[in-house]
Amino acid sequence: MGTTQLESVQEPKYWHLKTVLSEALDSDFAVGEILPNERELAARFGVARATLRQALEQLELEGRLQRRRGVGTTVAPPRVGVAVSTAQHDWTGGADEAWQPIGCTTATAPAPVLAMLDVESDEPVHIVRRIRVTQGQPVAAELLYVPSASVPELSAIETSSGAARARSVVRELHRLGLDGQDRSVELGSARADDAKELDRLPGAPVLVVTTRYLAAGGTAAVSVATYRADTCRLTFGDSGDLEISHPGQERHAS
Amino acid sequence: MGTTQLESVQEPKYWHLKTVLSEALDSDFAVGEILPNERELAARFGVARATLRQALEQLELEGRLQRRRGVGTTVAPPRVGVAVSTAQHDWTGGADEAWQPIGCTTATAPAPVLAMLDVESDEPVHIVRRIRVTQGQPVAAELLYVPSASVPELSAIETSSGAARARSVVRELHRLGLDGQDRSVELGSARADDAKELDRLPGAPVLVVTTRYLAAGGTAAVSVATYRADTCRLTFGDSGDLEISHPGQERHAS
DNA sequence: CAGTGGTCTAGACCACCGT
DNA sequence: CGGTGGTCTAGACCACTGC
Repeated sequence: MGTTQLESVQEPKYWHLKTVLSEALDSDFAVGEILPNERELAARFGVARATLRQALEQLELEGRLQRRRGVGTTVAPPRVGVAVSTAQHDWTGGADEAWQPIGCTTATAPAPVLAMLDVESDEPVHIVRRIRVTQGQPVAAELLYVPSASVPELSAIETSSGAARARSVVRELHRLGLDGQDRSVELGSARADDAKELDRLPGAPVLVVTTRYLAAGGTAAVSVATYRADTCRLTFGDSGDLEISHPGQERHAS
Repeated sequence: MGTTQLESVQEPKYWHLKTVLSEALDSDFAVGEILPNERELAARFGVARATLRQALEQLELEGRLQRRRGVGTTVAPPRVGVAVSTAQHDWTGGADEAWQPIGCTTATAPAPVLAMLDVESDEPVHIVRRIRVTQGQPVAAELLYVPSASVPELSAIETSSGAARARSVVRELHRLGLDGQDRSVELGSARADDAKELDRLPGAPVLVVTTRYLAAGGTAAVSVATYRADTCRLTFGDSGDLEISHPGQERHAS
């Protein structure tokens, strides 16, 4: 440790900062508590605000912090587990925790979705907009692509393009039954419209869940749902619905 | 631009930049092609390098770009779909595409894992280190926590702490059979050791898949696997293994 | 209105890669 | 070694929130 600091960091400042802050969060802060503002934190740690922000970004990505412009930075509650694979709630919106139909339009599906649907590339499909609310907070925004062939009895002259029509499509779709589903999860960033529904800024990290619903030997519908990556933990229950609690992670104020 | 830009954007520069670059990627670049370096791109678009980098970060997050220090920025291939739910490959490493045991230690599990295991908090467990390789590329690094009770026949005096012991634990575990699994997916950032295995920098975005393996009425083991979020799309096949191709997304050089 | 986080700049130096 | 992306700085201004 003389001048020759072979102890030299190698570790970026923001990474070290993140570690220090993370430990402070565990020991000195309660959920919901607001942190000092960025300028003060940066000064306190002797770094530029940009560096401090890099550490905060990481912690927000990991679901430890929540930042809101004009308000401040608060300690986030543990991520909520949202069930994705329980099958029955997927297009019947269940009871308290469910999908809320917002609207419905008719247009051609984007190319990646088209590739999964059994329709001609220029054939318009019903596009149902839904959001999912858990514990009072919006956690996901979805676009559900439904070929007309999947909902043959839907009155073609249905003019309402709002929640009413959305509900009609989902109801008709439900009558088809379900043979199975293929699902994939990947990281994405929120489009402007999704961000608005999720109460986040555009570009916020989201988990994109793409589901193909199979019925009668074909693809009945395709759903592209974007979940808030900061607040959600997606759960897939192959057997039972065991909740993963996080004891030993409780945080108390100092 | 006119001095009075009533056309004022409202849209952040980096967001607009990202859109422009994204479209250019679709039309003017082939997979694997290298982009101009950051300083030149920034100059070309008339923005500071930091702003340009913000756009590139987004595109990398979405799996469109790949950046390597000392090398350059290249156009990434479409994300590879990795099956997560096929059950049989999960602790028998299958054939060509599988989990490779790297090592095995014995220690106490971290608190969140402990909460899912049926063991005393101070009871050491086997911790198997494995990596998953798909198409020649490492896609995931895993820590598999196995209580001694799950592998009773493992010779206690097994001294090797390397791949050999790891294989022994997995083999013994496999004899237990499997009643079911609970799984969750969330966003995280790579720890230093995971980052090394995944050939990424620490802090890189990863999809953390936590699996609880159920056998004989209890939790036989817990796996925490971190998948590269930039290159992976996790697939969950509830029925069949239909691959989602991306036609119409093919990119060709100009 | 004052205070917060979000965006942006124009530099500088460092760590790493290939030649 | 030169060139790349990665880190860091010290400012500035903007957009939003709440009082």
